[in-house]
Amino acid sequence: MSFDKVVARADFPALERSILKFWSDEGIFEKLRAKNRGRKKWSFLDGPITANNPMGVHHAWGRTYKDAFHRYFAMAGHDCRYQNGFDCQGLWVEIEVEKQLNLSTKADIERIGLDTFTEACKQRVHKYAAVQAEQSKRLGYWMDWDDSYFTMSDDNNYTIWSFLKKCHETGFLYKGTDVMPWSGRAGCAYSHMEIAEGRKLVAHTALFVRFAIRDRENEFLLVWTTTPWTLTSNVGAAVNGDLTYVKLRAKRDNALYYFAKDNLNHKRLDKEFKQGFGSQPWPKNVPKLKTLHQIFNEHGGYEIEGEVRGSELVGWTYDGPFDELPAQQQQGGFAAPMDLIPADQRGWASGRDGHRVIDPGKDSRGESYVVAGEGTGIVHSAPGCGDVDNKWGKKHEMVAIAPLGADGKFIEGFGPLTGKRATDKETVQEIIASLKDKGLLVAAEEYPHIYPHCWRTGDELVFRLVDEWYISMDWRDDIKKMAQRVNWMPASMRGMEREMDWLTTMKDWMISKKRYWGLALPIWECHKCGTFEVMGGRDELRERAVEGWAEFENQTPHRPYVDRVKIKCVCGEHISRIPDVGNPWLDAGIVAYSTTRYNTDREYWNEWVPADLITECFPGQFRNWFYAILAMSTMMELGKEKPRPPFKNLLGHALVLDENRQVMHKSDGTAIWFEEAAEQLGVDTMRWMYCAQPPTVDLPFGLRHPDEEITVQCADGGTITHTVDGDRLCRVTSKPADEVRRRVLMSIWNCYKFFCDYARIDNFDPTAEQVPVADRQDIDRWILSDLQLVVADVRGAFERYELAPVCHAIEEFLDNLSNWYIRRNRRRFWRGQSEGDADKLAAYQTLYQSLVTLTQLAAPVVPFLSDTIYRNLVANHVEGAPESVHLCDYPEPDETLIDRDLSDRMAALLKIISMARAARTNAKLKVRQPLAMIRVQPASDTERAAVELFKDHILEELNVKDVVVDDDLSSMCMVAIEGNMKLLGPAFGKNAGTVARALADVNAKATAEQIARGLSVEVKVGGETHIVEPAAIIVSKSYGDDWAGEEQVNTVVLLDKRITHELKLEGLARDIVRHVQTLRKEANLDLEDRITLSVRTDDDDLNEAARVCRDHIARETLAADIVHSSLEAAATSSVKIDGKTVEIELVRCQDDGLRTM
RNA sequence: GGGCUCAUAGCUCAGUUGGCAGAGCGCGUCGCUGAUAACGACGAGGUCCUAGGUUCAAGUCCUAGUGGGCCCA
Repeated sequence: MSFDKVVARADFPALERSILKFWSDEGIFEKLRAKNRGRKKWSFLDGPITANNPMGVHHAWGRTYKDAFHRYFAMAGHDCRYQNGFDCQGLWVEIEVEKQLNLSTKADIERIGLDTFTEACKQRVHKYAAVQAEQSKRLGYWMDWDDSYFTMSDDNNYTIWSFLKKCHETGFLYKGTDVMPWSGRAGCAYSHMEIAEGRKLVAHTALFVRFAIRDRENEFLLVWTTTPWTLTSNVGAAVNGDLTYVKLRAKRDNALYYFAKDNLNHKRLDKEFKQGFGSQPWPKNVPKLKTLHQIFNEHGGYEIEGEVRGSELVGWTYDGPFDELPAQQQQGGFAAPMDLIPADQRGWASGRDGHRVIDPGKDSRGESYVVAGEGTGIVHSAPGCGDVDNKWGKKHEMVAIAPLGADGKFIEGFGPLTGKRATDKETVQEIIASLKDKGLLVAAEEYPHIYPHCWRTGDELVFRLVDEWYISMDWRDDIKKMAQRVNWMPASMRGMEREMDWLTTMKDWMISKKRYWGLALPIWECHKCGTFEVMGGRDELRERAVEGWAEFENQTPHRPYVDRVKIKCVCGEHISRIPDVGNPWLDAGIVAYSTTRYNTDREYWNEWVPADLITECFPGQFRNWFYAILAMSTMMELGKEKPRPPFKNLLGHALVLDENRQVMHKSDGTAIWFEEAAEQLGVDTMRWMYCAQPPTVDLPFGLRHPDEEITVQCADGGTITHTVDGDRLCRVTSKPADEVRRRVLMSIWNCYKFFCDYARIDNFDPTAEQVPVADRQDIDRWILSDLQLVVADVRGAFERYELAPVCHAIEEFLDNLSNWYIRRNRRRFWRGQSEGDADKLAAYQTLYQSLVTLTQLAAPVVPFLSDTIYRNLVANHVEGAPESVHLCDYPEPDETLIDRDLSDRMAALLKIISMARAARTNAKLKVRQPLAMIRVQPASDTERAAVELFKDHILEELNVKDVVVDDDLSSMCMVAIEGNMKLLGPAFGKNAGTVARALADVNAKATAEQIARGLSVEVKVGGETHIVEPAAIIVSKSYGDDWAGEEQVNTVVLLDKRITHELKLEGLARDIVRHVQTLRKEANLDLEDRITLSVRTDDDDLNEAARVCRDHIARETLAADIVHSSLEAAATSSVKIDGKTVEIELVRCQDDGLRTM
């Protein structure tokens, strides 16, 4: 049985699909798991993928990493868990389900019922988990797909309950009232983690407004705001006591204005106007901002009447801009419900009665809150509408007036504004009109800035007074200690420093969200006595339940089911769960405990935690998953003698971008779906791209062409037109993928094809007795030695979790194998079977071993290509061999085969060959032209040995008749010298330059000889004599007309340029051979076909060459006969050699083709 | 506004204790080809962001500035 024939052009996607079928039919993955069961463990912890949409190619980078490491550690004999995770709960699912069910508000959701909504969310998660699993399988991602974890599972949720219980017991869980960024569309507040996701450049109508100072006739504070709706809730005005303020008299109405002196002529956003905001330009249609000088000048002119310190303004009172609103009259402030106002504030003066100037001082870093610059140096302060304002308000006893409801609209108490959306243009216009009526508007402008928006709905965020639940971060130092025990990779990402940054600056963790689909926060709160309790798990809740347990018992711990359970408060009340759901990063952060049976099988947890590795895309995760898993694990371990980190190594990687390094967007059709790339580029190609990419650098993947729909033809006759999710497949192009396929996959394929083509002809038997390595040629022993070195390198790189070096080591070996070993040894495979020599068998065995090992080495990265090759080379021919490459043991280096001297000599040979080729090119002597001689002056014993050992390779490769080693070619040289600044510098200091210039004037040849004898050189500069060490002088050489020279340091290669008549004829013969070979190929002849050849020309030299070198031509072209008359053959070609025309014809002989040497 | 970080060929990036500015890709010319759409040689392409400073010598160290990225306000 011989090897299967290998096609020239592999259809990689088709090949991958057939390997998938093989794996599935034969249960290869299950066999692998069985093989490793009970062996040393390699533990991986999966960061859950959001099960909300199909996978794109940007997900495939991380998943390729995960699979490649699993496959490596499995081949290296480790037992793995293979558990994939799906992230299931959170606003992103709600938003998609709302779209699906055509719901637009929270009221809509409540109308259809929370149970219906929750079930729809679960269904969506299951649907996309299945889609992603299918896509992942196509990627070759070997996971235990029946054992994926879901963050919505009971296990996961109840483990978070136990975590929250622990937070409560340690006193870190609390309810706080704060002003939070809020989305009216989503109806919930955002944590600081989420705000960063949704920042957008927009232009807002900003207003300069004046506040009338009480008890001073026609005098005003000038304030500025980008959020006009907050003026309704103004309570105070903040100044910086250390700033200088001007008193400006406007001529138009004789009014006196106070504002910071620096602001009069400050050019606001001048830099942004010229250069834009980062990568974004200044918005079109937004005019340049005016200075206050301009504004007052355009309004009739002004005079400066004096200056005053900010501290003098403090304590002044003024009339607010909306004092007519009922909300401004309410003692203690205004909010709905009034519960939001803490009891100790209920006696404070109303907004209207409390308007006054304060100095809020400095923040925790010692920076003043109020500075001159963008505004007026007087900050309008509304403690119910801003988080900083709220902080000042509490300190200065200024009440909070909270104007907005959950929908982002004005609540009752705001007169004509009630019911209107705060951020609508019309509402802003109405506020402006009101201010104009009251004579308070000084100027309005369009002001561009980067402002937070809802990261899912795109809704502009407002700030709203709410109560939310928090975990205090007073224990952040414990988390830091945990983070420091983890190995953050790659080191240049400085992951630990970035995590430390976040842990240092992050505020308390807001864990509640006023939504529906998510972790039910296990907090039961008593509205009568104000206490709250945390349930640590399902059992505890059952014991405490006094109502509703029966309704809940068979349900998952989600809304609305769990909301029905009441417990008894210490005060006797029957109390309910708070309606909030949890932050989704709680769901992902607990998985080091929830997925490893922490609460049910502690022994199992002990065995698998800490995980050896986690790996995710870097951007964002420092404040998300990395943070959550470290924080939650730290809490779970709090108080233990030896706190256990959740994982040992963390590997991050950058982003997948399009080929022009732009972010791909789903919305404009440029995001590449996984299937599109897989079926057009091939999964192995993609995997190699991901693995070879430096993890710190964004990967420019390719381009999707949304206008070009395509259909993929499958080998079984079927077609693929849509993704698993039903999207139409479109054309994807990728230059990086094309390069990888060409340079790596095709190169492997062609080595494999070369081997199979000849092995089939010769019926090579891989199980035949091995030719002892000692008896093989040096070049065989060299490639085998190189193979052991690459095995060691690749293993080391995998163990260090560095995939790029894995790929690069394999690529380098492949280059050596393909472009040197095979290239140099082709003739050993060509020659006739009848000779049946051990040397030929040695070549086969050497190449076979190289290919098989290479295939095993690359298997974790390109599992499909590897298995295809392995199965043809090994599984189908070697009895007892594993049926899949993935069931093999990973190769280990055989020390006895490593010969470093040989490697050094081969490197030296390659260097000399390369130098000689350069000399040929420079002398315009093409390789087909034989030359008489090459002289080599070796720079070392290694180079000398290389020339002697590989003499035949030099003769053949360079097409020369003889090679001579010559220790001293200096007699053939013309010599020039120059100083080596690296050594002259330290030796001569300031004079180094002068000495170097003086060297130009000395006798070069004499000096060079002196140096060769190891003697120093004397240089006279302006009457002073300097002694120059020989090493500090660089000698360079050139050669005469008969020789083409090339040199590197002490290595010299000289080619004899003199071409005799015989050499010339030989060169012409080789030209003829080459043209015949081309013609053979064009005529689609088989390698073994013999031909009758006709060569006709008028040129004497060519005729002579054809006659003299007749045997050579016949042997090389498998010509049985050479004639000089026309054959009337189909295969004919008219070519020019040396400018002379030659007619070539050939026909295939009918007799069976015995190959000749 | 603050912190960190980066700036080198058309693109992506190396550049070690300071010592002759590099690689890959792309481009051009030539060569090689009986596995290879492969490969080899050569070439064009540089204000090493700017300005000062230290030094015999700065892409490299120091200072200031400009611009980008990330994080935090």
